[in-house]
Amino acid sequence: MQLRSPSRNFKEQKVVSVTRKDQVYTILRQAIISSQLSPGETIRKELVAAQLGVSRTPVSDAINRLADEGLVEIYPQTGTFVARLWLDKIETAQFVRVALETAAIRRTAERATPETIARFRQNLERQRKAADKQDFEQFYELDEALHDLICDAAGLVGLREIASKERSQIDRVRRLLLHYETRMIETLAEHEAIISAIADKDPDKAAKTMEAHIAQMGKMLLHLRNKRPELFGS
Amino acid sequence: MQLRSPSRNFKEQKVVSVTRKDQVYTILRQAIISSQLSPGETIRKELVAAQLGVSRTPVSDAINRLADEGLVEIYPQTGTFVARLWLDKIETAQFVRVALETAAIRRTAERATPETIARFRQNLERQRKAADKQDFEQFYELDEALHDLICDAAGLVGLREIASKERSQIDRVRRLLLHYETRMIETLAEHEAIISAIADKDPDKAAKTMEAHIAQMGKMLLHLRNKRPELFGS
DNA sequence: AGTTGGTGTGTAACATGTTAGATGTTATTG
DNA sequence: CAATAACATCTAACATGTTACACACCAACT
Repeated sequence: MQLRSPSRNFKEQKVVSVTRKDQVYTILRQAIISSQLSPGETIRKELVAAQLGVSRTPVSDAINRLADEGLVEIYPQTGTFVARLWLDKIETAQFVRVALETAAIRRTAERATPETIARFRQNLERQRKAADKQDFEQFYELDEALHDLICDAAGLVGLREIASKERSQIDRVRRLLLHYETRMIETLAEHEAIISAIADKDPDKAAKTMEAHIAQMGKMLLHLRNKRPELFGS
Repeated sequence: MQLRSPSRNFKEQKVVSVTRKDQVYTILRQAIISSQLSPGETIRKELVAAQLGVSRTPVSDAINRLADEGLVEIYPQTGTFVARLWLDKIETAQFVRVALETAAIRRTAERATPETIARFRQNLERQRKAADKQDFEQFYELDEALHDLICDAAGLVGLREIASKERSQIDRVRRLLLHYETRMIETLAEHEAIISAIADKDPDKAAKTMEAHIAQMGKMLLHLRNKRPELFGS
C-alpha cells in the first residue's frame, strides 16, 4: 500500500474546489445576511435539499458551518433556525471587529502604496454615485468591499476571510438597519476621513476614525429592537 | 401541521449538547494541538471512526470543523492531513491574536475588580511554582489559562471562544517550541508585567507589554523551521 | 529519455437509510 | 379540573451505501 503524503506535487495554491456544500453554504449565508431568511425562521434541511436539488448531506455540512459562524442555531433533535439577534453577541462581534479593523488599518496606513490608495478612492467615487442615486444596496456592497480592500492592503494572508467571518453578524444587522435609517452621507464622509488618514500615513488617526465609524451602529440597534423585537433573542 | 418556533420555552442557556461529533472534534483537536498528530500526517477518517467506535459521519463533521479552524487540510477526493505549518498563516494568526488580546487587555485593565486581579495573581503564583519545578507542560497550561482569564475579564460573551479558536495555530506552534526552548523565566516576568499594568489601570502599558510578550515567538519559529523543516509547508 | 495516455486505487463527496431524543398532544388518573 | 403519563410526530444525529475524482503507476510512443 502506497501512502500519499501532502507532498510538493499538490497544487500549492488551494484550487477553489467548489463542492456542493460550499455552494449551499454560500447560498444560505447570502440568504441569511441579506435577510431573505429572517432571524428566528425555521430552516428545514430536507426542504432546502429538495429545493437545491441535492441530498441532505451537503446541506447539513453547510449548516454546521453556519452554526459555527453564529448565523444559525441548531437545537439537537429538534430543529434548525436562523439565528436571532442577541445583543451581547453583537456587542462581542462589534468588539472583535473594531479590534481587527483598527489593527489592520494601522498596518495598511504604514504600507499603503499609491496604487492601493487609488483603489480606495475609486471605491469612494462609486460610493458617492450610489449615495447620489439613493441606491442603498449598492452603497452597502461598496462599503463592505472597502473594508475588504483595507484588510487586503494589510498584506496578511487570510486576514480578509477571518475578518469577514467575524463580521457576518454585524453585516446582517447593518443590512436590516439599512431599511430604517441610512446615514449614507455621514458614512461616506467617515469613509473619506479614514482613507485620507491612510493616505497621510497617519495610523493613529486612521484607527481612531475607524473606531468612531464602527461605533455608530450601537444606537441604531436599540432602535431596531424597539421596532422589531421578534428578531431578537433573550 | 404545527410549525415549531424557536420560542421562549427553549432552554435559553444552550445546554452543552455533547454529541459524538463534538467529542470527536475535541479529541482530534487536542491530539493535533498537543502534537500527538504531527503536521503533515495523514488522517484516515475510516480508521479514526473505527478507533473511536463511531461511523464516518461524526468524524467527517469534526474534521470539517477542524479544517475551518486551519488545523487540518482536506484535499478533495484525495486525502486529509494534519495541517502543516505555514509561516504566512502563522503570521496572520499572530496578528489577529495581538489585535484581539491587546484590545481585550485594554478593556480588562479598565474594568478589572480586585477579585479578578487576585485570580490573575493566583495563576502567576502557580506559574512560578511550575517554573521552579521546570514543569513545562504545567507552565504552558497555566499560560493559556491566564490568557483565557484575561479574555473573560473583558466581560464580553463568547470572546474567549473566538480568541481561543484564532489562537489554535499559535498554541500548536508554542507547544512544539516548548521542547526546544523554554523562556519560562522571561515569560513569567512578562506575565507579571502585564498583570501589574492591569492592576495599575494602565491600559496603554498593559497593551504594549502584551504586544511585546506575544512578539517573542517570531525568532523561535525560524529556529524551529531550520531544525524540523518537514513540519512546514511551502 | 522524456512525454503522453490509459488504468487502477483510494479517498472525500454525496446519497440515502436508520435511530434517538425533544417536544407537542392526548389520554388517564387523582 | 389539574397534574401526569403514554403516545405520536418531527428533526438532527448517526450509520452505511454509492459515486466521482485526484493521483500514482505503467506502458507505449516519439
